[in-house]
Amino acid sequence: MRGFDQSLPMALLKAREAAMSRFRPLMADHDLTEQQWRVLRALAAVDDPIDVGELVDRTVLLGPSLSRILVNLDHRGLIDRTVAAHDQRRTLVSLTALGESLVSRVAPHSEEAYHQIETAYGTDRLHRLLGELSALETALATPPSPTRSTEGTP
Amino acid sequence: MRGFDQSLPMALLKAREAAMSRFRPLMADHDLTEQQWRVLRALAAVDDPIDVGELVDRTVLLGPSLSRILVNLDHRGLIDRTVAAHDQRRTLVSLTALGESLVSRVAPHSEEAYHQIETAYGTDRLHRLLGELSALETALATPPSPTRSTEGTP
DNA sequence: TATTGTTATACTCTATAACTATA
DNA sequence: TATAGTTATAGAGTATAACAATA
Repeated sequence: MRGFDQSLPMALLKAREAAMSRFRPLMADHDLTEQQWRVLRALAAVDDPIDVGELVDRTVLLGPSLSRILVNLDHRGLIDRTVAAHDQRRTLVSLTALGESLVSRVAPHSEEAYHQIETAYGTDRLHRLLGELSALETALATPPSPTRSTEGTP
Repeated sequence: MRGFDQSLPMALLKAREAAMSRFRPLMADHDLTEQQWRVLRALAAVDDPIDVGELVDRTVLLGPSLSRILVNLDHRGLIDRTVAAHDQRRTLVSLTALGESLVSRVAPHSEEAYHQIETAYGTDRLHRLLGELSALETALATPPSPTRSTEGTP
């Protein structure tokens, strides 16, 4: 087996850990977990309310995890949840004014941390890396070619 | 704030999630969590027993998490733990024959998944990406330059 | 009958602190 | 007094299944 250091998941984990160490203190200042912040940022990035299923995709969280996080953020007055008019099974989620205000307060510090990363690693280089990560995701999104041994198994 | 899609932590998370989806089934087949497998792989990658502190660094796990994982793997007969002769505070960890055998059984499937990733994304390209991730980690390992506003705070 | 979202349940990991033993 | 590791504790997320409401 290839070396542990050459493991792609491990390399991605370590890189992410290094990056998150710059952002985690900002979230802690506002009593937000990493996942809660992901939800708030995803909501801040869209203009219109989006449903829970779309949030699942954008935040890379499981449905049950997201459900509980939404309850939490709702209780804190940071988000609104309304039933969609055109399909009453769907829940539309959006930031409240309070939620937007919170994101706005964290944003400049987040931007500063990002700037530090660009300075340390290189702005263009970081941009290229993001492109490669996106390409990797696309390449892996295509399901693996089934091995003959399991093909046709019921 | 920059777009959610251009967030480095998010891009690393999604890429990792895409990669892990190829490996996770292999671990599930042997009732191993992702973290337990990280420990076994880290141990398989070294020739001599290593202490817990070194394992913490190599696996990117917290001490208490690792401690409990080691208890679990010990009970399953996959690892040995012995007190270091030169410093009795240290615990040296190594794979048992059973542990090595388990890693050996998983390895070929892991290698196959890796090969699929290389095929989908490109072998050289993947190699370059690993280099960039390592460089990013190094760049971020240097602590951020302190901002003037917090400098000198007791 | 299928889909959307929530709830139930069991398990694991995270994170911080406190503790034990050794240096 | 400092260090290595474990144990304690609280909290959150993961993962699967089951469920209610709607389509």
